[in-house]
Amino acid sequence: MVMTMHASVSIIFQKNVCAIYSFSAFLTMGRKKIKHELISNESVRKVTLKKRKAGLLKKLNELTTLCGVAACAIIFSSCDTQPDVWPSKIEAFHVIEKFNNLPAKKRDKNMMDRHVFLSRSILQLNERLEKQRKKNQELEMELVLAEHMAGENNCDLNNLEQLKELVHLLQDDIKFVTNKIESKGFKV
Amino acid sequence: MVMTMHASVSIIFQKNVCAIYSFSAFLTMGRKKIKHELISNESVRKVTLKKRKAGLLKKLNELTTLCGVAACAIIFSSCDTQPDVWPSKIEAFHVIEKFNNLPAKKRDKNMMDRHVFLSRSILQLNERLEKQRKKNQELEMELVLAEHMAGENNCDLNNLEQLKELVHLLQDDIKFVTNKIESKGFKV
DNA sequence: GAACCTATTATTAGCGT
DNA sequence: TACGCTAATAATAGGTT
Repeated sequence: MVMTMHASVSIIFQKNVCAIYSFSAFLTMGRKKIKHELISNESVRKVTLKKRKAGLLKKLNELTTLCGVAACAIIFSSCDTQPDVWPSKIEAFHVIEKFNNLPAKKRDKNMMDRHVFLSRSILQLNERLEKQRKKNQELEMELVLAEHMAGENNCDLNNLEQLKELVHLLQDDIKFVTNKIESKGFKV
Repeated sequence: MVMTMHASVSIIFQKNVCAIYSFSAFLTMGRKKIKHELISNESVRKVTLKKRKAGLLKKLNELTTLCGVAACAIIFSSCDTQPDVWPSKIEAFHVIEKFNNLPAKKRDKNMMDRHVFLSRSILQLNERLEKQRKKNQELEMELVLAEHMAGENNCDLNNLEQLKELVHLLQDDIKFVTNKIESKGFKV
């Protein structure tokens, strides 16, 4: 099957200007410089997309946290399947909504009025909850990994040998941690 | 590299587990490490935003060219002015349109979530927040496990109670995996 | 503030398995 | 195919002008 690589990335911020980065005809990071043009080899292109997409999302995550801006990324892996949305669909919709409503800002103003109407304690709770939700988003992504490693993901763990290996890994981990505790003079 | 590993993020894309990126509580690039949290100093925050936004857009530009994907960025300079759109408004709207044309079910559900979220009472918010916190605690323990099993963490395991809990988690995991194997009619 | 500087880590291209 | 490795440049935090 031919893998047609259709993906679109939409990164939407809430505010501010962007500095312009000069870019050269060659990208020289990594083992070898590559031309700043479409990678002709399909498999190489796919690998590069995967790596750089991950890098981009990491940067996006850092940016939003460090600078306190709302942002989202929508990545269409293919035409038929659902896009990956970061950090959450709710936030993505929120940002897009803001974008769409920019000329007529009545809706935003309404929301502001609403917030003004709410008491201070509600606002504080809201902020805390938003933070929690954001953190959960990150953790939930991580949980996929955790579940996978813990054997709760049945996609790839049907392989018996993998399961057995996992048991051994876990046993090794127990040994390691137990030793660490006992080295401090405690007992498990 | 300074290893202040606090969590690892696995970015899950459409079809398979993709790049697994380490994600530290500290970002150690540059002259000094900074916490992975909102930059409190406003001017520093602004400078960082500008720099990192530029870096992000450069990465986005490279990604689209190298991998042949459509992408856009929309940056709101302020509430009153029009946003900067990269690379073109047409493409930005195209991506958003695609996103908006997702199956109505999921979109409506998300919007409902947001509506419900916004109209919660104080008590309901509190309740939800408590739940989130509890869940976060569990997830964070899972994170420790994931990190440890990935062999990437050797810094944060000094806390004895954490270690003990980790042992219990590991034992539970062994039980789980063992059961899974035995349920297939094999013996460990 | 913006533009430049630079020590220091982060990202990643190609390869090996 | 996907993941781990690593040489080698890129990104960037804090400082200077």
